[in-house]
Amino acid sequence: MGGLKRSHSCNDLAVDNVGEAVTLMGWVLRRRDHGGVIFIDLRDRWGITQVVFNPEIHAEVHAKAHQLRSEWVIAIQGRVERRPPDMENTNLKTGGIEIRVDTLRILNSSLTPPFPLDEDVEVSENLRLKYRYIDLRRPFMASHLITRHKVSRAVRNYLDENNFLEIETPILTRSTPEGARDYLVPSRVNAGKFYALPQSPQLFKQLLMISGMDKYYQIVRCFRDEDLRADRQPEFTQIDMELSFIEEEDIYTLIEGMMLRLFKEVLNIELAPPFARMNYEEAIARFGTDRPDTRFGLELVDLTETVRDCGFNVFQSVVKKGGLVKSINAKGCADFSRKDLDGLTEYVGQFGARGLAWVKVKAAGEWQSPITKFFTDEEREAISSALGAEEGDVLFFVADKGAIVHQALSELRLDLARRLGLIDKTFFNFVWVVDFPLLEYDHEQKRHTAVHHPFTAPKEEDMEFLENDPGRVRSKAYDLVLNGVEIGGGSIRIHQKELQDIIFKALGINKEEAEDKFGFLLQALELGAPPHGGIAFGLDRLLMILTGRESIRDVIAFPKTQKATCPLTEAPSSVSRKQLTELYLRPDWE
RNA sequence: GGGGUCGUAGUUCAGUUGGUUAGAACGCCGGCCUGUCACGCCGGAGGUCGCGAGUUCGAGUCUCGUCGGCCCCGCCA
Repeated sequence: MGGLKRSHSCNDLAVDNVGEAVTLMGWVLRRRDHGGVIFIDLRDRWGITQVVFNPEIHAEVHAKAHQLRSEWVIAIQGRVERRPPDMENTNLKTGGIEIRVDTLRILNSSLTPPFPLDEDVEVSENLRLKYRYIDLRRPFMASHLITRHKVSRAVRNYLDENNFLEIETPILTRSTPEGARDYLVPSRVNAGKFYALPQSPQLFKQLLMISGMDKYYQIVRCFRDEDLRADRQPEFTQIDMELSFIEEEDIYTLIEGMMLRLFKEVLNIELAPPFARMNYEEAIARFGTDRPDTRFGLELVDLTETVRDCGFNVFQSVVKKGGLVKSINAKGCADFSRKDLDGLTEYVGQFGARGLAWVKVKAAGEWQSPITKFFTDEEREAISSALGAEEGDVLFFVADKGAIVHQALSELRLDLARRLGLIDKTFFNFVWVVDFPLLEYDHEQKRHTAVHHPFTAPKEEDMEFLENDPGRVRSKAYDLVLNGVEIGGGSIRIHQKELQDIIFKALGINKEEAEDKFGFLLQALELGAPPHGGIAFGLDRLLMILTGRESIRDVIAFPKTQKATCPLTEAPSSVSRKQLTELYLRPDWE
């Protein structure tokens, strides 16, 4: 760097520094060459400072500055000067001053960047990922990584103050059944055997409790080989925690404190715990989902009993087959066109709903709808009153199996809220969703599977249903939902082998299989396992909300495309035949 | 596995019913310019219309296939 040493960042200097000799280093963001005086906006991670080259002061330095171009890397030495009156730039923190350059060192030139660094230019995702190091130079992208760091730091500080130990767990571990598809790593020294990358450190953190570590946390990478979405990457980061000698309430208190701290430190927002709580059953009934966005209304209304004997065959037959008829009142939406309504019908169609009945409510409660004729006056009155219908409303109905009704209407509800601008984006709305069912029936596998995971403790008072009505058993599992996004979830675990055996049995996992896959855990449960439980947060999803981004990729330094590739490194890649044979793998696909 | 959408200059996009030499803005290159801050003015270069077939006298435009980005369903907490 030619003997120069950086004295300040590009965001440090202000009128207080006028007269000081300083040395700055950074990238050329923009150059404004007036033929005489040349202005350069110098950028680094912290900000932007204007530097000035004046031919009357240093002719040779000015001549050198002529060749500067976008993204060249330079060091400048000069004096801080107050800008002339009316020439201040109030958009910059350093806008009151500029640097009059005495020395210019060109540390590196640059090709013309493949895309502009301005935030307002939407660049294709592929290019951004291929040149991620340039994408990350854009201040708004850099700010996401900075926020990410602040969140991690706030979590570490908080948990450290609460007597937690940060403990690492293996990345090369064993494949376990249940849950997502594993990423596998072949073992060279054990022919035909494979490690799996962890979907989460679940079993290790339980073992750490059995070790007496008492309070564990880790900010840890997890891997799931499933298809990607805007909020799903094959590798993602969890804030993972486990505690001994605790119950649900201890978790709620701990996490509310953590969120309070985190929002204060990162966004300077004061949250007001305790957070709202809602049990699973109520969340499904009112919002159709286990992650309700309660920032707005448009709640689901159950009309199953109201329409049981109505004249509309579609509704009646669904009810007779044990399905549900539920409805949303879209307040003041009577100006929706036929095209709007057809669009919404198509929208709910992708969630399995075979139709979307609608009613426009006119003056005096009169219905305008293709289905008006199927209902008597009394039935229309009953439905309208259940929904609180008023002139100008549109009523939407879905009739189907419960799961389809709930998914379709919960998605319709969100779509309507976005369309109507009902969502207050400045508001952070936390809800604990509690009392999840322990098991759900999997029609494909023809057995019950764990809603959370197989180590979740059931509620004692529901154990009596396990044999005859397993779907009715509730668990000691909880999710934390923020603005309709599940940001974390956990449970109190089973800490006694007898109970774990019973649950494995209910899951259709026989003794041999349990012993083979989870033998080490079962043994540990017999060697002094304390009562324990924990929770894990999706750091990426949490950051997505904190930074207001639509995609998890924007808060990850080097994310992957929807096909799980990395355009920058071109991973995944082919490997040599030698590597394959060392791993006892044969390229059958050739 | 399925549905949708996009792919044209370095970037973001326009391109009519299939019809002459494929345009704009920004960027880039050159010139001019001493107070700009998305500087300004003048000039210039820059295209495998993702790729491959097909229809046609003629394809950026129509058809089929294929590759890739993004969004969604299934899958996944």
